[in-house]
Amino acid sequence: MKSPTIREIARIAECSLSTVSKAINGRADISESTRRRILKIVGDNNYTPSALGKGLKNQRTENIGVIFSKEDRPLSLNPFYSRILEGIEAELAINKYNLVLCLTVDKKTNNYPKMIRERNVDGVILISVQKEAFVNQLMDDRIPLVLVDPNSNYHNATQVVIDNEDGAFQATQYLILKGHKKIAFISPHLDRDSFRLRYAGFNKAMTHYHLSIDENYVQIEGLEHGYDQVRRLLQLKERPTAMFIANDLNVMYAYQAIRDLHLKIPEDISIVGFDDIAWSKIASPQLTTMRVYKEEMGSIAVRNLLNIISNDKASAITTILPVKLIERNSVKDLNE
Amino acid sequence: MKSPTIREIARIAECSLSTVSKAINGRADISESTRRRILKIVGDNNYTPSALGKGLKNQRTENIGVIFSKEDRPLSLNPFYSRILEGIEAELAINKYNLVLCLTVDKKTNNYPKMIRERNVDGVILISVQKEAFVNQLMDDRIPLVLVDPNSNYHNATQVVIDNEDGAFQATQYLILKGHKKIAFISPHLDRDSFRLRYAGFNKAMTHYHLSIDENYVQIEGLEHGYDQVRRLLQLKERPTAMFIANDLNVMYAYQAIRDLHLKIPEDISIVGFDDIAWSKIASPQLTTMRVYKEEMGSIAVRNLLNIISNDKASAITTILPVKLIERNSVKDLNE
DNA sequence: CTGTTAGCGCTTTCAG
DNA sequence: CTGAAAGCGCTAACAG
Repeated sequence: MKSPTIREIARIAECSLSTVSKAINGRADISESTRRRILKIVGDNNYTPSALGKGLKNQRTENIGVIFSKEDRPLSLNPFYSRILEGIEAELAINKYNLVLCLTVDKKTNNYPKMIRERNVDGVILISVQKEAFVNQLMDDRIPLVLVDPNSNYHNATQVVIDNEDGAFQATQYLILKGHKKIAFISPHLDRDSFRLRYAGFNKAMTHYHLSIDENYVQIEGLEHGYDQVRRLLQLKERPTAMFIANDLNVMYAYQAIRDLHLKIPEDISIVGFDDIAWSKIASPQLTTMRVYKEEMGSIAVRNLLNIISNDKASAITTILPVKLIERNSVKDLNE
Repeated sequence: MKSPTIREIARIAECSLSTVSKAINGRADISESTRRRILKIVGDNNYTPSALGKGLKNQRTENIGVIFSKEDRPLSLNPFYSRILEGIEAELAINKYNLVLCLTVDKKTNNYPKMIRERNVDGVILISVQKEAFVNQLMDDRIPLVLVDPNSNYHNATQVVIDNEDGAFQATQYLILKGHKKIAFISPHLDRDSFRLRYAGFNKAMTHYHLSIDENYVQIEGLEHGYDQVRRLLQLKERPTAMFIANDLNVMYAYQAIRDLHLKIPEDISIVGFDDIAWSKIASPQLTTMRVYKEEMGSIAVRNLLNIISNDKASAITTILPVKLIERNSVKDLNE
């Protein structure tokens, strides 16, 4: 773990510390010949400036914090957020930043995780639902941040969100154009913006095509109850011919419930999901769903954050990512 | 982002920097009254020592690196490794360490990720398959490390592994005791210790019960080919009555292939998996599989690593975690 | 018990 | 173009 310090390099090169520093940092006030000579020595000795020394001097850690909220789901790293995390990591690596991961926000200790309290990050990316007080405090403390898929809209914060409403509209419209009229809407609780907007998109599409919504067809009780939701739905006297399920994770439960009822997809019931997680493509039948560009959400979040960090007065922007319908085999065409 | 430094606290408390430091760090050579007085001021001003200053002085970053290998799978953060990561994160948080995540090991730049080159971590946890040269270099450089579920056995490195062979034995034995004789083995490539050992356990069980292994029943071509593997298997003239699939992710493909062949689980084919990922419980039918204590692997890795860090001469230990058969509904009892 | 001082590894004025 | 010196925030010897 011991590796040379700038002092040893200077000793070997028989020059001062500052000269070595200049060579490393590409400063102009150094002759080309000494730079090359020093860089050679640096390479030979495998020297890299210590993050601690550099950081202390520059007041920059080159670390970015990524904070997930545990309350969100039992599984904080579900397939959806994992992909976002991968996008973040890749983009940070490109920009030579480290990723400091935090899955569990401590209730005590000022509510700030260690990495923030000790100023070990230059900024943070907040994923999904976060306590409002927490976000506000961060903003008060002027900590550069960007929100990804937040629970609700924070004005004057930089955010990366999905075009949930449009996506839901597209999904619902797709079912309608396939001849479906009795369409159910299934979703986790609507306490999050994402799902509220997906519900809004569903409503908008139904209204737009002059279709009425049977209130029994709207099930918004949360992911855990996905199985029961669907079961109940399909045992209704007059059951829907299609379901728009606002979350592919939920669809996994739905598939199971349907199978246990000995019904077939899409013959007996059509389904469109949302998110396009890895499972959706290998499900049987493969799920028609709205693709969300998860890695891209992550990389955009990073680029925006680094921009805020380097450009103090950058204004808060909200990036809305479009989604795309991926047609697979879970929807029956009633027009045929 | 600006927060007080120890200097400002000292000024407010009208004392020296060292006195503040002593108060914070619970040193003995300070009177109880001044300690309380200073701690009060520290609290009021919301002061926490900077990680950079502290780290530079103490030569401790209180950061731990966690390195995944991208080459492993297209998805580096699959459900199995996500859980391990969660276990690591939780244990690090308890011990007041930060987690620095690295998913992409850079081919260039000395092969070391930034966090290691710049000495921004006190040690690293390496998950899954890693290039041997990389691991050896880390060991040469005396960087504290522990390997979790490594590709092959590193003597004199601390490791956390699963009892793969025993688990596979149990799984196979379970099928045998349920009356199955024609049992297939399906697995990703055997280039990893995990799967090699699972294969060994399968063989051992078959041999132990004097069952012969049909070589057509052994399919070890990799995860991506799971679908085709199973399809081929089930179209054999004499098809197996059961399969031991060394990986639940693989089982997902198997389920699909079976369904597409209009066969039923477990009536037509019984399956036992390995890993017990979240999907296994909600699959239809629910999958009988070997449970691996993933979070625990993570927390043990952390505890061992911190031990190595604080106790320089700690010897390399290998922790072998037992697995447990979780009986669900994917196996038919042929004895009935 | 308290404070002064040196120094962790680095960058950056500022003289020379 | 080079180097001496100061200082980023903190802790620990060591005097007092």
